[in-house]
Amino acid sequence: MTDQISPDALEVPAGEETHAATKAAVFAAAERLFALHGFQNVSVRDITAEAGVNLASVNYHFGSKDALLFEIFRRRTGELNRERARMLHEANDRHAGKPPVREILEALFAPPLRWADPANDRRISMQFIIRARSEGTAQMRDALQNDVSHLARFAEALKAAHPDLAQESIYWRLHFVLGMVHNNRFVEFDRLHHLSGGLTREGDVAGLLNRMLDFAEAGFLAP
Amino acid sequence: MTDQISPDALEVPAGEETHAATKAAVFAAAERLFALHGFQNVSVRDITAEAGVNLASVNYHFGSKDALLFEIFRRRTGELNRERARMLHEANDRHAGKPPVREILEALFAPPLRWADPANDRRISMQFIIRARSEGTAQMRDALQNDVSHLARFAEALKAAHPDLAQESIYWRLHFVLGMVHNNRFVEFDRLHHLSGGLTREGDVAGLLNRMLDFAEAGFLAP
DNA sequence: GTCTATAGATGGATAGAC
DNA sequence: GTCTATCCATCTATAGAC
Repeated sequence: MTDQISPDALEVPAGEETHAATKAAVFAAAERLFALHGFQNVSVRDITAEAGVNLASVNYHFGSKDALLFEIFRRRTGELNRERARMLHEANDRHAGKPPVREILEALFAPPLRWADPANDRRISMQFIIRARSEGTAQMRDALQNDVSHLARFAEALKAAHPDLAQESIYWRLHFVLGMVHNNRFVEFDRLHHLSGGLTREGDVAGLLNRMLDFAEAGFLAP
Repeated sequence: MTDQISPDALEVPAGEETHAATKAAVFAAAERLFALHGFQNVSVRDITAEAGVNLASVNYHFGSKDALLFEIFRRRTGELNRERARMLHEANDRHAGKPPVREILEALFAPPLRWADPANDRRISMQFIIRARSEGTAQMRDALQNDVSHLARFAEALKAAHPDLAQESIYWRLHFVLGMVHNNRFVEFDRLHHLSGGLTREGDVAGLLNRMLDFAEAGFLAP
């Protein structure tokens, strides 16, 4: 922004905007390739080639391949958890601090499902997050392990909504519904589509949300 | 078995038994390391070192690292699917070909849960299978994609047990319960244990089976 | 800041002796 | 069949020119 536009500008366009553009291009290319092909199957060369930047960019802008991975991971999980927290907060407001099970689950399900919509740019980010859960580095696993404060709020809300259920049952059932969410990967959708002979349509995320809520709500309200 | 025991036998013990022993040692070491650390994070050198055999063994006995991986994958998934099929068959026998939802789900859940028991040697095999679903090679993904005949039998049984539910709902709910199963990874158990403050005990697989059945049965019987 | 060239490490696979 | 030595490809990371 403070750069003077000189006659040389076209030949040496290395200002802040270019800086940010290069970094963003690396970030986007890495997220996309990691989400599609797995973390270990994508090299720094693949990323820089896809981004159209030179090989050294990853190390210059992010320090290392693993640091780049972790930065993508942290940004996307942060965004997703904020969306979930906001929806849970709104549900609290609507129900005087004690929302029903279905609305709590909706706050947990809706953000990742919206992201997974084929029409949504975030689709690739959602696949990245899911992949990070199983293929992530030790650093990511530690972050997931220690960052349970966000889930703790959901557990507390569920306890309040279903006070006659033993606390350990709350946690196990939360584990079950998270399994439902994490199973929404491309390959699993494809397999289901194949198994059902084409009956299941991946594109209908609003319908899928309702299906998941019907199933999970009934499961949570079981004795 | 047909080998003559000669005076040289002790110096040249390269008979069928040694052959099989080396191959089995490689198989076991590979399965264990892959299950614990991921497919791409384990080298042929790691495997042969763990097995106490020489570096060339993997290629001699299995052809390549990927072929070894696939052989483990095929054997274990075959064993698991046969256990499930047998339990489904027994449930059919008990109920004149039309078992209730809960017993169908039990045939789906019980084998992987028994395998996952900390007291069971197969615990590591179960983690291997779960990992293969997300980290597997293209060959494994194709095999998973095309081998749905086993799941198709479960889908048919569920349709018969719940005829008033739309077929597409059967498939989606089958997808949901499979998500529950596949979420039973070491890291997820650890995270849950951390989140619940130690309330959830991983070792109690019989209890977990009942919890999963309570939840999934209610979900399946929802309108 | 960008880019080329390359260091340095590690991986899978194999030839050839035994 | 087993084992050592080695080839060759590939990767991350970095030094140094511009």
